[in-house]
Amino acid sequence: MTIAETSKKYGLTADTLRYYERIGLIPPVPRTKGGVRNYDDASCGWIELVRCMRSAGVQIEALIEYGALCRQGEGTEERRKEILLEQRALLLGRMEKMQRSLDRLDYKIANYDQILRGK
Amino acid sequence: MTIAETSKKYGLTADTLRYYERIGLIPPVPRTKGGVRNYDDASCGWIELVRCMRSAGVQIEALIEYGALCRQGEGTEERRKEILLEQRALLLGRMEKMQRSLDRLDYKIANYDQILRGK
DNA sequence: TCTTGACCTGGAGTACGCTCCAGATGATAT
DNA sequence: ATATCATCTGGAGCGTACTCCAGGTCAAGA
Repeated sequence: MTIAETSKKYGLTADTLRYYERIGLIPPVPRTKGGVRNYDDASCGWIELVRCMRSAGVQIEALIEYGALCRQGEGTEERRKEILLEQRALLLGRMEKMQRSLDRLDYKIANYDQILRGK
Repeated sequence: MTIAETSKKYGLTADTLRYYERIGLIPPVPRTKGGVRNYDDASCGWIELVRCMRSAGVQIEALIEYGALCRQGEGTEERRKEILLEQRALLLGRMEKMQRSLDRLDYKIANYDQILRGK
C-alpha cells in the first residue's frame, strides 16, 4: 500500500504517517527499490493501534516506549503491562473529569431548555 | 481573596489565573486601590466552572464565547445553549474513543496477565 | 522519452495552552 | 523607614503534536 492509500484507510494524513515513523512511534515501513514506502500488514497493525490510542489522547511518549519494548521481545512483558496499566489509569481519570463536565453541561442545558420554553 | 489563596483553592497557578483573565476566559477581577487582584465570589464562580470544563478538555475558545454571551445578558440564551450542546457532543465523542482505547488496553493487560502468570 | 503527479527528506512553522521572566510597584513585619 | 515578600504588567519561551515547505527523486501514462 502506498502512503496515500494508507492515509485514506486510517484517516491520518501522509505527513502524520511519516511523522509517526520518523519519531519511532511505528517501526520503519518497508520501501520499494526506489525508496517509496510500501505499507504491509505489520505496519498497518501498528498504525491502527496508534490511531486508536492517540484518538483517546494517550501520549506519544508512552506509545513509543511500549512499541520499543514489543520490538525488543521477551523479557519486557512486565514493563509493557505496567505502561498499559498507567495509561489505563490516566484514561479513567480523564473520563471521570469528562463525566463531571458532562453532568454539569446537561444541568445547564436543561436550565436553558426551561428558560427558552418559557419564552 | 488574593491570587495566592485563589490559586491554592482551585489548584491553578497564579500565572494561569492571570492568563485566564487576560484572554477574557474569566471576567476582570476586582482590584484593591493599589491594583492588586481581590477575587470575589463572582470571580470564583467563573474560575470553578472554567476549571471543571478545562479539566475535561473543553476548548478555551468555546468557554470565552459562552462567558461573553452570559455577560451580554438576555437574548443570548439560544446561542449559549447551542454552545453547550456542541461541547456536550464533543465530550461524548471523545469519551467514546476513550472507551474504545480502554477496552483495548484491558484486553492487552489481560493477555499480559496470562503470559506473566504462566512464567 | 517526456511530462505529470506522487513521494522522498530534512527542517522550519503552527496552534494551543500554558509557564516563565524582568523590571516595577504594593503590602507587611520590624 | 526599611527590608522583604507578594503581586503587577507585557512579552517571550516552552511542550506537544502535528503541519507545511523546498528542492529533489520516482513512477506511470501518452
